[in-house]
Amino acid sequence: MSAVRPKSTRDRNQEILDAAARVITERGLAETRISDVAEQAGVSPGLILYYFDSKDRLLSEALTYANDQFFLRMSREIRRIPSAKEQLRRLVDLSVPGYLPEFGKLDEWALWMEVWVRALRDPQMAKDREILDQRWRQSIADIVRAGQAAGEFGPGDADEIALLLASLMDGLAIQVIMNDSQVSPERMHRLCMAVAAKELGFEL
Amino acid sequence: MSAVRPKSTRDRNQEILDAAARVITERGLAETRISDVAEQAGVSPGLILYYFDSKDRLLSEALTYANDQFFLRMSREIRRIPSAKEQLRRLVDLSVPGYLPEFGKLDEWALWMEVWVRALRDPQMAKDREILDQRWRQSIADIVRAGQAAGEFGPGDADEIALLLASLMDGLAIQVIMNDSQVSPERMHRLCMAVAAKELGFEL
DNA sequence: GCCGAACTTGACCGACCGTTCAAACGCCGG
DNA sequence: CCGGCGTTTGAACGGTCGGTCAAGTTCGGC
Repeated sequence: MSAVRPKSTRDRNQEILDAAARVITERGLAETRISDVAEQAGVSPGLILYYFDSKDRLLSEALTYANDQFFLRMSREIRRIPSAKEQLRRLVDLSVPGYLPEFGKLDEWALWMEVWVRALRDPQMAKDREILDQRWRQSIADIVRAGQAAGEFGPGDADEIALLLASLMDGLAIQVIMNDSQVSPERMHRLCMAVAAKELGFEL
Repeated sequence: MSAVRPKSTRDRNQEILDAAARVITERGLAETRISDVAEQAGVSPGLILYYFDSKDRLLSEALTYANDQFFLRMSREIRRIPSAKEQLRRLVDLSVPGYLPEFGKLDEWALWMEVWVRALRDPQMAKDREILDQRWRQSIADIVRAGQAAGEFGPGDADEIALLLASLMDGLAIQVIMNDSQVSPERMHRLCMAVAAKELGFEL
């Protein structure tokens, strides 16, 4: 049967991508070596190049893979919440680095920043980034529209408000993961919710 | 006299920092070689290490130097504008990448993103970044306060509004320099001014 | 069991690049 | 003109990786 090889191959692929994402998160893209990824994955360096054509390809795929995973996890969780207002709150909860104690602080945003820098010069990465980002804004816009349809939110251009909230979270998250002394996770959370409440006309 | 050596030394220092900033802007931090900087500055590679202890130090200094220059240039220009509202508009004009045709698109923001990534792991860079960022927010807050004092703007916590506007611009600028098809310079500009108008209660 | 293909290893190569250094240059005071 | 010091050069060194490869291992199908 041909089911075995593809399955184990895909497993190895994901294992390596996971390992790569973990190493990048910890050491940063610039300081990530193939041997680091191999060690993290518990395999030999040679195997990495057996599954990925080059280091660059591996790292690019790892970045989009990790961000994709994050989006899917959040997406799944939010879909279960009935109230749009609570969906939005949860989205902010999960987006503010270090706000929920059970999650690491760097993790997602640090990778996201590496994506930005790489996307400046790598056309494939640029394309992937745009898709990921538009999907992200889209899901915020969907929440807004759902809330408006349910009467939880006031009127307003959903796409414009989504862009506003997404960009605001990007900008604030940067300060927070940098440990800026004036921008705590709590302050970021408060400001995001305040802007959302003002734009969407709901009470906190 | 001792005036000659310090002067020429400082010139060389700045020349090299300028050259480094230009190379980083063009090729990205990761792809910047000492020999590239030397070539850009029109000197030999050895001289770079004569003026800077190491490549890392050089690049860190170049990043803060360039951002510092940008801030001072903008600061000087804005101080000459009498109306707070016009100051704000000009600040947005100059911050939106590619909005004014006479300025390059990547320049400042691309360097700024490199600062972010590096600051994640380099404590000195982290310290410098926080200072630069706070000074930036501070100058926005000053405009807000001036406008409030002059009756151009409505009431509101100036520091909170400054953080909001600064973060929003960060987040939007990222999309714009990435050439996101849905976030044009014009849209960024419009959204920034709309939020400012809404928060500060003025007409566009 | 045995064959072959897929998978895995780790030693090795070669290029690249940060850094060092000995030598040359040029300018200024004397 | 000369001596010396600050500056500049560019060749050379050495370490670090990305990528290759030949040999070994595993495993499913016959």
